[in-house]
Amino acid sequence: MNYQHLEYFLKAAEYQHYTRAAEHLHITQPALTKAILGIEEEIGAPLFMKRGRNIELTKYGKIFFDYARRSLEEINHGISAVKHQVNSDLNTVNLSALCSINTTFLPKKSAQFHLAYPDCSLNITFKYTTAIIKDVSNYNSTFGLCGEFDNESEYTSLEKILLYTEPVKFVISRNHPLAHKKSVEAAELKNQPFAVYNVSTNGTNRLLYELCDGAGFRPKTLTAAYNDYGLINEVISNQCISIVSYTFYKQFQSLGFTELHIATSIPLIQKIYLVWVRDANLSPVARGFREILMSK
Amino acid sequence: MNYQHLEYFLKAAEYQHYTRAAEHLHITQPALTKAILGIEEEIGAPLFMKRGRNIELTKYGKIFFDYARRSLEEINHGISAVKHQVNSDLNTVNLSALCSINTTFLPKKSAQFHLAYPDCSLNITFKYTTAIIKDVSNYNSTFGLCGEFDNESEYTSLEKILLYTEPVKFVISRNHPLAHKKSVEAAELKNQPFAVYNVSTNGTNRLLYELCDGAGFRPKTLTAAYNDYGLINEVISNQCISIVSYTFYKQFQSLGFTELHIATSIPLIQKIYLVWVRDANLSPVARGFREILMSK
DNA sequence: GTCATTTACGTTTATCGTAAGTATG
DNA sequence: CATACTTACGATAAACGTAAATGAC
Repeated sequence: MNYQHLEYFLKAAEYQHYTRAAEHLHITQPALTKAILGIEEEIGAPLFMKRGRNIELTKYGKIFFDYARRSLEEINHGISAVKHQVNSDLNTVNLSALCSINTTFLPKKSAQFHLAYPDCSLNITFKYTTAIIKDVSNYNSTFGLCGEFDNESEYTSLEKILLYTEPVKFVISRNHPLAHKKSVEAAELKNQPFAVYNVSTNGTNRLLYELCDGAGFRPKTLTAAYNDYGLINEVISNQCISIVSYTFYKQFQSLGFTELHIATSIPLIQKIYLVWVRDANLSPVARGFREILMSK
Repeated sequence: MNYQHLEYFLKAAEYQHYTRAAEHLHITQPALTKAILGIEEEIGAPLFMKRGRNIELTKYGKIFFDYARRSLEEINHGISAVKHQVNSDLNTVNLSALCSINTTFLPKKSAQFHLAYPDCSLNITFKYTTAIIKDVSNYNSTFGLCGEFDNESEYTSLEKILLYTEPVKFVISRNHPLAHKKSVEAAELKNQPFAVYNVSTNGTNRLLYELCDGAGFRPKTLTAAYNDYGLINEVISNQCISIVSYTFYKQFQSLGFTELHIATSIPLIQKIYLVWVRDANLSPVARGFREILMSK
């Protein structure tokens, strides 16, 4: 069975006349005859009968007609739905990014994008580094904007490029016991609860582990969040310590947290990378967005 | 697009594994790959993406899946519906017959048929000769049992065979002015209203026209009925004259009508024919039923 | 090195058009 | 004899299987 031939059947049923139906289908009349004979063979019943020198539907043809029509309708709707989605995707860039990027960097770039591509959409979801690179790997997002991770042993299909670096800060609730200290040693954090990103050894989590390693302990991670807003919430309501970018810190410090200054030689800096799947063929819009992100 | 290939797609989507899906489909794995690539080309979007050394549905594949499933379901239901109808038709004989045949002849033959074919059905509709031969010509009925008609100039595709003859009677309402006359001349019927079969020059209508022709007038036909019950109804309620078979007359004369004896040399007899389409290929059951009708 | 998908290639099958054949009015 | 469906036949394209290649673990 063949959708083309079903179309032939529907047209033949509509006109009850092979020659005219064949004209409208842009095929020859014998081709139509053979196609119908093929369907008849397959369903085991005649679809048309001769009436004088014309044809008309048999009762089997009448029964079959509605099913055939609905079946064709369904598959055509399916094709339309996919084509529509493809078309919409061609005009949409999906981005998975760190919250901190939305404080200063992304708003500017987003504005540039919308000016350059007024008919296109930019979908942004805010997550943490490990989740972002998963999104990109899974093709859930075309691009990722995230912190440090290792794409030479693990995520080898990903391409990353350093966009900029930004300072990060340890933060605590204003009414936390350590909040009034001018500076604390890393070792003092040994039994403090941390709010970190869910099962991640990338981004700022990596910085925390490095710091604690240097002081000879593993940080006590109390809760896991999915983005910086989640971390801040834990810091304020559950007396946790966490790490956020300087720009994020500045924008939200009124919420009730403050900086915890740590005496350490480790540079409290986060690298921000742009990430994509190396062999993915990007739409023109996606390529344009990448240009915008990489421009000064 | 091709239903076979859609099935392939559904199985591949189900297993998310070409090799296993191909096994279940009894085709080779490269054939499956090519079929999927063909659909992808046609709908303009990838259906599967590689995930490690396996495959999984893309978002387009997921969108397309439900439409494809419903489309296949629909066409399979269509095929089932036709096959079911074919099967049921193989066990059913459709007969279009005169009412008079149901008084003595048909009940016997029907009983014989059901004894011989206990799992088969006999559908009978009661009409008048012209309608019966139309039913048979249109393949609405396999057989017809009707009166005289001309199949040598007009209905040349029909085969007819004389089964028997039966006397017919002119009938009138008991309170009709002519009801008490012992016998009337044909000429006396000139201004009487007749109940006849709808636009028919076959069967008993033919007899009536022949009789009136001989007396030099055209009968005044007041109403048209579709079978003998309709005629009788007109005879009783509208004071019409009509013609029914002797057996019918005997069975229903209690309803309020009586015989009108006409003085004529024309034999008041109707020939009863069995009719079918000459080249129709009859099912075994239909052939068996014909044997029963034609047997003594 | 094994498992899984893709590509290459030759064989078989299906589709379609041209042209001749058959049947109807 | 014109109209309309059917059959015959050859060219083109599609479908499928075998075998080799690529890629992931």
